[in-house]
Amino acid sequence: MIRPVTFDLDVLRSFVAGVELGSFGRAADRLGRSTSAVSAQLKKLEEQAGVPLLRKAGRGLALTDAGETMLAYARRLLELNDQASVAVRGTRLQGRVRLGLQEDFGEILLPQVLGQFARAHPQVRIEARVARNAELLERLAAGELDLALAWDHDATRPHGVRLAELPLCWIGPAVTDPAAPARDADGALPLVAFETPCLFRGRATEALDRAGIAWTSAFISPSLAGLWAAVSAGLG
DNA sequence: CACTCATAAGAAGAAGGCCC
DNA sequence: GGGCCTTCTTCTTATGAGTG
Repeated sequence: MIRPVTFDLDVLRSFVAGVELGSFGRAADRLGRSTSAVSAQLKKLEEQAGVPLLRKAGRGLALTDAGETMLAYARRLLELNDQASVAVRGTRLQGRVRLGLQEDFGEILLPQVLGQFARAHPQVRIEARVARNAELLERLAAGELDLALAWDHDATRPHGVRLAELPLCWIGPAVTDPAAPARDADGALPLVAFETPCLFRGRATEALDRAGIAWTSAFISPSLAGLWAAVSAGLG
């Protein structure tokens, strides 16, 4: 009779996290362990499985066929474990969530929605970080954030959930004739924009170039407040 | 050179056995 | 039951190897 192996759920969590994050180093960061600890866990998992689950792929590791199979079972085991945990201990949320927000959302959501959430779930400690879009996505990929509310056009991003699709629009100072926006002395449209890298700035300049409209950077700011002030002052 | 993972040596803590 | 010792497991830091 073959004696079944009992897999360690902590090891499976490291395994799944490493595959999902695309790096076992990042998985170690997220799980609060060293990379060597995760490496040892993977070694133990392969010993238990009796077959290689990972193979070298460039700098990183990739799943073998057995690894793919193990990943599917690991996800099911962890999901079942988490369901059991909630069923036994109740649904009261607790723990720490590292949340990233842009200034746009931070101004509105931090005092209102996050305040409501904090009152409803006092056991949850929210560490909110307000930063530029690119920085949020970088920190999310690096495992420094658990969750981020950000602009993105990459529909293939793992674990990304599209919350809304919003049309872009131009914002400028009130003009008497909207068809004849203000131009500078050279006839170029003065732009007020975030400093690079900025998703919207690229889209805006591409649209202007396509339309054959000359433009110039009139005001560059790292902050949203700076942009609003510049537009209100009629700088662009 | 930076990044990623592997390995070695040692530390810390839990578990079990033994003795009083 | 409590104290002591040993063993085992898992972790850490430091370092090395391989890769782009």
